[in-house]
Amino acid sequence: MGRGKIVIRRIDNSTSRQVTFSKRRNGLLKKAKELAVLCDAEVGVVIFSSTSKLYEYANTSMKSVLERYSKAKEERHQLLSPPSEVKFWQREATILRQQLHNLQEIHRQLMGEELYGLSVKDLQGLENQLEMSLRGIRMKKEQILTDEIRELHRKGCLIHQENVELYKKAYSTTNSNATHGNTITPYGFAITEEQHAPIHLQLSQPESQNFVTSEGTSESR
Amino acid sequence: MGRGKIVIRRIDNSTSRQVTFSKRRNGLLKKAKELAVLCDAEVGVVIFSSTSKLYEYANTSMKSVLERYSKAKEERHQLLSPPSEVKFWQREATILRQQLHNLQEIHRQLMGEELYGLSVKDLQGLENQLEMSLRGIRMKKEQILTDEIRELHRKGCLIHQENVELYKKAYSTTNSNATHGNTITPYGFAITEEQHAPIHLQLSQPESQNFVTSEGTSESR
DNA sequence: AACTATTTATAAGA
DNA sequence: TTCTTATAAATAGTT
Repeated sequence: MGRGKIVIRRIDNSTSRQVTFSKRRNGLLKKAKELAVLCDAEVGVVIFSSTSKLYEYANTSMKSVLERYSKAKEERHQLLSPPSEVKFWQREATILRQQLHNLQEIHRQLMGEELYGLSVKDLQGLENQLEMSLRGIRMKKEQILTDEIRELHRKGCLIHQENVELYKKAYSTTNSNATHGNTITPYGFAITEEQHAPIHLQLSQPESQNFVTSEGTSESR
Repeated sequence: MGRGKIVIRRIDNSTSRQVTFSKRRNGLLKKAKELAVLCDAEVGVVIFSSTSKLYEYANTSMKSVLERYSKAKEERHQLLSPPSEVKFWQREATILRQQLHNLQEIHRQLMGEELYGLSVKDLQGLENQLEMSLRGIRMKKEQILTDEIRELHRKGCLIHQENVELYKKAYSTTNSNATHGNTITPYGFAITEEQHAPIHLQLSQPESQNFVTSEGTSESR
């Protein structure tokens, strides 16, 4: 329900992930409220953002919801005796440790370490993955660079035009305003006169959207 | 969002209230899932229908969500249960969660995702790292392949020599053992005599696991 | 933080 | 309950 269809998969871009989180969090909470009111239900929603910030909603009170939940589950949340609570956290830590361990192993392999015991097929898979990553990273890098170049050219162009304007003014009023600055204006003019076309091309071309063609500027990496 | 607009107010008709409950409950749970996946959040939803039936969703586990909630709220648990052992394990879990989170971020960048906000220098670093990894992985892969090929050659050589020995024996006793097998032995001999090297290669090569190289030993791509 | 083109959810009807 | 469909609502991408 937006400008385009999306697949439900973690959003890579952290900014747009945050924006979407904010929008959809509000949407979810609104829906929860509506459900509670329309259908006379007791609803509780707890959301932790990826940055561990807590958001919640309960039409009655969260305490009431959780107690009712515990009761319904015949679990003693609060009755949880300290020893078993320790066990819960120990299990939690074990799970997390395991996840960390797994990821570390994958990471080491991606870093080209710990390759012992891998089959040729595994290695081929790793190689393909790394090549894909490399392509993405290089594209990103080049995009940043071309954007930067384009921006610089744009600014250069503006400054150049300003120079031309300033020169015109200064030149047309040289006699009356013969105060100073004469040394600067002719200099700027001299350059623009000599290399006007080349400079113009160099300045204006990069304004074409992306991936400057290999002609004219040839600034490919 | 339906055939007509409605006001958010308790639905009087119990049948349509139940129908709406069913529809909207599913909608809410779906939205909760999407939020969790899209935005990498931990989400828990608890719903009691007006008939006290329980419905729930948690992308991790409800227990995890509720424990985290309690902790975030710094409620009863810490205040009512002094055992420092619990606190120890909670801290342990927090630290592990943090480590996991950090590693995940690095991992995503290595996979070419989440590149937003990185500088050209960062990207260059990533690129170098990936290239180093690739070199290591390719070396490893080629080492495995060459080892395999060498081993196969060795075996092929042994078998060939065995063949030669067998032929000699069979040939020297042809008259006494003139039972059968005569057609086989001369044939094998003829080939090994004529094309010793080529056959040697052809026999041993196909046994190599994957990716047969185009030549005997110069497999470097 | 707004805007709007689209997608998605769902109210009503069958 | 489930399906269909017209319409309201949510929201993805953009400014």
